[in-house]
Amino acid sequence: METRCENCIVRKFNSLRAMNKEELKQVSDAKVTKKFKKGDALFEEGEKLNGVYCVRDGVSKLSKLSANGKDQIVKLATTGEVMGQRAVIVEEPTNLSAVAVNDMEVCFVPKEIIVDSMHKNPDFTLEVLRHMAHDLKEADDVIVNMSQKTVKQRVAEAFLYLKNNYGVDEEGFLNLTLSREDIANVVGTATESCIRIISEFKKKGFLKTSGKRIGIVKEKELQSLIDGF
Amino acid sequence: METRCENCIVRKFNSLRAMNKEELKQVSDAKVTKKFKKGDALFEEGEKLNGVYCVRDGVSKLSKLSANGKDQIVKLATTGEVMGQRAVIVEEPTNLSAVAVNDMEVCFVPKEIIVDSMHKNPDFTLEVLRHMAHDLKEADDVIVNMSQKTVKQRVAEAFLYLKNNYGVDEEGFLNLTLSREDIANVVGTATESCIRIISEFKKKGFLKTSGKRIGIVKEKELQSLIDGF
DNA sequence: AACAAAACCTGACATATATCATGTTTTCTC
DNA sequence: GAGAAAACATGATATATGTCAGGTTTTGTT
Repeated sequence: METRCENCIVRKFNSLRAMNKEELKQVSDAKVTKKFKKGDALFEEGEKLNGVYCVRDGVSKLSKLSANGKDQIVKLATTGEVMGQRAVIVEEPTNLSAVAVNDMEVCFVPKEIIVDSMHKNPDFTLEVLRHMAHDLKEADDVIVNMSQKTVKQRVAEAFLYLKNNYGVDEEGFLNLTLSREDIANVVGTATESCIRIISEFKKKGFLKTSGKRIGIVKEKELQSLIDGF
Repeated sequence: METRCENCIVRKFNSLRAMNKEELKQVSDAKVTKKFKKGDALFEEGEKLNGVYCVRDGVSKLSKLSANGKDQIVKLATTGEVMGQRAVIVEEPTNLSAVAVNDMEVCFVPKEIIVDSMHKNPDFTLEVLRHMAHDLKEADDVIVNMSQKTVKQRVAEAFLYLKNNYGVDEEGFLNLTLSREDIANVVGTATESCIRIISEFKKKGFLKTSGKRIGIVKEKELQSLIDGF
């Protein structure tokens, strides 16, 4: 396992790539690598974060509890992504919970180092800003989808998202397997509705399943359904 | 009319407050003040922005067109807020349209100056970052509301939002008057549904109306409706 | 291998919300 | 101030989706 941040490939994909050697050394010296099992919580909504979490391996769901007791998954964070940045920047408790979707390896970086770099290195700050700007755009898109698309369309979209971002295995099943409940929480619907729609897609030959695993069979048909026939 | 940014109060509320004297002078020299009438578009989705828009007076709706031809209003930008920052940072066409909700006065600041400051002044960059982090949190909240709350709850929420952010006049009507269609587009519902809910609230004595103008009569009742009775 | 727990699935039903159609009121324009 | 256009309003109806309730299958644990 590579323990020096300077040599970590993961870094290439996130804002840490804008750090200079000295800063990276600091991060490397202060960081703590942690492992989480599938289902473990990295942090909970309302918690004060003392640093950020850089994903080395695995996927985490970032969710927010609603008044009626349902989780809404707002984002999936993957290898290379940094979690908790927002809360550290605004110095507020985090508004999201992070739970491991599969086994994870994560580097925890104390906030002092991040904050320090943000004050001194505009390139780094700007890089963080770019990432946040990207997230904000995605959030805007989600808002529009939520209000304007049907549940069926959003479920279809979720599968294409999973395919495009995590790929498929040799048998054609999605690499990232989410429970039906998680999919429902991404899409913002009831678990039963989600299951029903998956069944329908299966019946129509758009999808295939094998246990929890799901594979996309007719991508075009799914896409045209999303676009509104 | 105050034309020097250094003396502009509006600036106190946005990221420009982190600029130093020199930078402000640059902005002041380069900015162009523009006026827009109610209904005018400041910019359209997909347009390349050559700068940012700082709102001196009036309110603008930021919206995104969905596949089915409906506008979803993602945010209302008020005095002091800066629009178009996101697009300038990521150097992409803007994902949102901006239309004046009432008569507006806006300062256009060429992007070069903004970008330049972001490279040189970490305080400014950090301040922009803080604002974006705030917007992102709000967007997350909207996502959760969209998927977990009923239309009725969201309409009620919209009115409280308008009251808290824009206040009421002497007669108790909301200072910011939106059309029923705009409210529907904020909330993400059909105009007819929105109208029906307003009628219902009026019948129950929660709201009062006078033409387009709307006043909140029973705030507590609206709040408890939002919270789920 | 046996059992429990969790995840998945399906039916029946209720209901919130969209859609269409039509009429009224308000606002705008000349 | 008259006429046109836009905004507002309401009824009737269809339907997507949530909820409750009862199953089966899969997964995990000892």
